[in-house]
Amino acid sequence: MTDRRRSVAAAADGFMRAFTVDDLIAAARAHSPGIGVATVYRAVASMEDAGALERVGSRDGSALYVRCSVEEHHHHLVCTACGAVAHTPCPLGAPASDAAHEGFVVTSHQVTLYGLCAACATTGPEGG
Amino acid sequence: MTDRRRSVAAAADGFMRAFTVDDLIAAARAHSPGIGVATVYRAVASMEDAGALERVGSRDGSALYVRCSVEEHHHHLVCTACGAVAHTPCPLGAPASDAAHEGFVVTSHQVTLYGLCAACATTGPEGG
DNA sequence: TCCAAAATGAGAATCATTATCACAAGTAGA
DNA sequence: TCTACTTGTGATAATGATTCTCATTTTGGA
Ligand SMILES: [Mn+2]
Ligand SMILES: [Mn+2]
Ligand SMILES: [Zn+2]
Ligand SMILES: [Zn+2]
Repeated sequence: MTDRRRSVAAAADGFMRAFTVDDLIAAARAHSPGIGVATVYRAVASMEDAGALERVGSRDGSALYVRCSVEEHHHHLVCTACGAVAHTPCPLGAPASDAAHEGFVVTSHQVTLYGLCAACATTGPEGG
Repeated sequence: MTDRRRSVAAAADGFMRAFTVDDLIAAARAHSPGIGVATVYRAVASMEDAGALERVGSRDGSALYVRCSVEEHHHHLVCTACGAVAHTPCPLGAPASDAAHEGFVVTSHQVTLYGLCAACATTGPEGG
């Protein structure tokens, strides 16, 4: 774990919302001014591999990520208005046992729920 | 509905697997030799809006789509070995009622299961 | 300390997707 | 038929996120 990687991880920790790699670069530069984009992209890739980061879609052609500190397998609720993220348990009881598709071996799956967080649903966008 | 749009739709119908826009362009040119990439991208966008196409991830930086003739809300099983696609009913009973996240109003969600289709699981990749 | 392996960053390259824009085709009304 | 207007098309340029290159540090262990 290098100094740069620590900066990126800390920057990711700072977000309460979904963020882009650009967001991450800007945040990481607060503590590591000279950090390069390639380094951040590399850190993102390794954090994604490690499960510390998960991609939850994209916005204007940029990938959107959320920080996951939870170890167990889980999924996400992403507010499309303010970007707030909640981590939610996996709702799929036994996806591999779907009788209609016998023989299909599920190795991974991705569930993302989009909508409005409580704050945005009540006070409107930018309200949270 | 123009001649070009019809060609793209027909090309999409021809795929039994997930496909990229490039795949679609090549297939559409079989019947509309001069069709341009912009036109295909525009057709893809409108079919996606109409629910006739759904994006199910990406491969090497290119978006992957599947053709959906089913009208009802559903999701997909995508074979990561051969690209085979199965359409599967929505496994989420009442996603909006998750007690742990009261207040979050779910407006859309995306569920994709990746794995191996029966053929690939038994005979190995390229076996299906 | 010494060294091989891994990480870094500036910049170039890639390349999927979009934007432009001039033109073709249809449409509706006069 | 003429005209005005809208829509679709396609060649091409532009965009921009991500990846690659490569010379230069940095790291962590012996
Ligand atoms: Mn999470
Ligand atoms: Mn479908
Ligand atoms: Zn569903
Ligand atoms: Zn398969």
